[in-house]
Amino acid sequence: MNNLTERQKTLLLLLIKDYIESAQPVGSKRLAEHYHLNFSTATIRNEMGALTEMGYLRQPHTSAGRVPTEEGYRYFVSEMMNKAELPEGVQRTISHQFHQSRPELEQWMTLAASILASQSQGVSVVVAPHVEQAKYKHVELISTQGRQVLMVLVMMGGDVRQQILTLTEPVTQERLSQTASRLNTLLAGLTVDAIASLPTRTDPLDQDILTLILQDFKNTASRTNEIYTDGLTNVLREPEFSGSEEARKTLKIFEERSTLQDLLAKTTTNSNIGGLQVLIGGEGEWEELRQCSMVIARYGVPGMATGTLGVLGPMRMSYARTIPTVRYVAGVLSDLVNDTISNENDIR
Amino acid sequence: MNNLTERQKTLLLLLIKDYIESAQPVGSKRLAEHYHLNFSTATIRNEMGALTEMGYLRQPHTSAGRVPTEEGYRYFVSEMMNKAELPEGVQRTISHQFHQSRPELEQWMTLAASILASQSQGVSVVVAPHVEQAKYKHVELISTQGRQVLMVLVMMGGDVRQQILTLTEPVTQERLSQTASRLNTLLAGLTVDAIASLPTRTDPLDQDILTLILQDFKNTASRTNEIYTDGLTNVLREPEFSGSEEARKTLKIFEERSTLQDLLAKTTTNSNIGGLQVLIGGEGEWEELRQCSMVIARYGVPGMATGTLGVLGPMRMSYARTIPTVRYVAGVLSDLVNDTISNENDIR
DNA sequence: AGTTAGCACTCCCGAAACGAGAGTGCTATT
DNA sequence: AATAGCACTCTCGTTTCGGGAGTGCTAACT
Repeated sequence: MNNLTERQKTLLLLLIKDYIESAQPVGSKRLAEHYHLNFSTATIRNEMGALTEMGYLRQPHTSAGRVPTEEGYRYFVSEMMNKAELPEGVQRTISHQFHQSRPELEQWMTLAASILASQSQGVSVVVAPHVEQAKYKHVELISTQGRQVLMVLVMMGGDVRQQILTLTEPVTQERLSQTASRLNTLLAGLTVDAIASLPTRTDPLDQDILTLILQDFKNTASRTNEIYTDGLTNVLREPEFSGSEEARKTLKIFEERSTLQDLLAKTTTNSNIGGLQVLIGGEGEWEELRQCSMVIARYGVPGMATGTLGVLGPMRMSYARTIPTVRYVAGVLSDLVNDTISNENDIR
Repeated sequence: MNNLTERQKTLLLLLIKDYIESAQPVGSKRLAEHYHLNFSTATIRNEMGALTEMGYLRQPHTSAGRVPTEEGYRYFVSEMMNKAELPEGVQRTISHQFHQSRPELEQWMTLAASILASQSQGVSVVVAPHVEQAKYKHVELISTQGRQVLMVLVMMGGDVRQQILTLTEPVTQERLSQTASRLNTLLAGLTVDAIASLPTRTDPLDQDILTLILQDFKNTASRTNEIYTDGLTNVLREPEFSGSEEARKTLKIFEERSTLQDLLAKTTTNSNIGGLQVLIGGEGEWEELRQCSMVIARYGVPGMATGTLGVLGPMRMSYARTIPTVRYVAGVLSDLVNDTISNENDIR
């Protein structure tokens, strides 16, 4: 497959780079004079002919410049994947921002989304880390109004969920506290499976709450509102989305979230922490993304808590900028998650 | 000001209605044959001339049809404001949706945003109710990891806030619980002012937490993430936003939220529960909204807990649809908030 | 006096025509 | 094998132009 001569290779990479910047079909002349090459336009034309033959380039019409095909982008990306580094200065800035933010997951998520969007000029998506084999830590039951009770469930790792329950009859705060305290000693440190296999409690309130806690554990995977996003308006800047219908379809993905979820779920499974995945043109699977690319990474601690994050942009996006940014931010988040988890373990 | 003849009035209203539907300048001929009027195009032309003179209409250029001015829209809106009613069926559907959703504020907010957006085909904004003169109910302190503590603050009325604190040194869960319990008896039912005027506590931890609680009370107004929104992509459907730059500016308002906040804050102050406000063309104040209109309402229980909600659309939006929808949803939410609050008072 | 028909005039808008420019592939030459 | 030259193709922005819609005015009509 990699049967390109050195010259073809540099030519291909240069052309794509140029197209990414200019958003316009690149011709032999432009290429020759923009980057002073030591061979002539005619030679370039020949080579471009070959590259077109091989499926890396395409001409919108006879006698226009060349434009990369999806295949071309793939080559480009695989070529730069391991080379691209984020400038030291930018790295420091980003790291700094994270470390001086308040140490809350929500802060980290919005910050990550914001940084990804502004650095890449694309739309960012950050999915909060999902704790695998979540362990119970603590529950609080607070009577709020009549039969309604606020349940705050704290997981090991700092994950917190709250939920309002409506009981069949009013219960005093005192009884609630007793139930909470009993459950706290009973369940401390247990996983879903362990909790599920416990014998039924005699106290009916205890049992009810236990069931609810269990449900909450299981719901963990389908939490849809934990997706953070930023930079939506960036797509409107790109010329390929100036036709508003195209833009609408793309933005809709982020409003509905179901496609997005599907997408992230599928890619999540193939990819490891530290490894990036680049989807180009929807990879034939997602009609809505035919014009787009996504750079996706997982972050977190495998087996403990992992999440996904990424950037969506036009197929013509600046991979040279986006790839290292996504990688770096994923790294920082991984560290933060890791710290959070190991702290937890140290102290308990 | 209201010196329009009956005929001018019907003509003006018809023209605006037609323009809202067609998005194109309306001429005398179109008006005459579309709605079978018993006077001729020439008469219509005369009247339109007069209406233009008076500032209600405008022609994009000589010899095009007429288009409403902001003044025209204002007249139109004030005219229909009290007439427009939501069809019974739609009312029932909406009400039904609310009552079968889970009784959580978050659910209500997203549901309201979704309904507003889909009914009005505009962008919806819903700001969670802000409890005025919030009263303390309960605090929980839960050690999560080392020096980090999760503080859950529950207000009367069911408002819940959580925050992660980092203490200067680790504290046992037991001591935290004692502090919480002391504060709970001390502060029960108090308002900000009452809490602020308490003498300093002797226990330093108690005092620290007290200060934090107070801060949290005060922050109440500036919570930015309690804004729910939906239907962003709807603006891209409108012809006036087909130029992507216009669309971008408008959508940016919803991403940044600061303008939005400003806007809602200003209008909030002039308006009463039950009364709608319609901002047309940004009312000279907001450059970004020059092309837009907003229909805004407050909801909730005055003096207790109130919020804001509204719809943004092109100036050409379907007021006949949007106004009653906003009013109705505001009403339903008011009822829900009211129920929540009075429940609270009954039982305690 | 208010309403209407007729008419000349203005201006937008889409279609067609056109020329410049950019790019290509091929061939002959170095 | 690389390059210069050349004829050819196709797009795109501009210009031209006529149709159409709509207006305002005037004169006639009720």
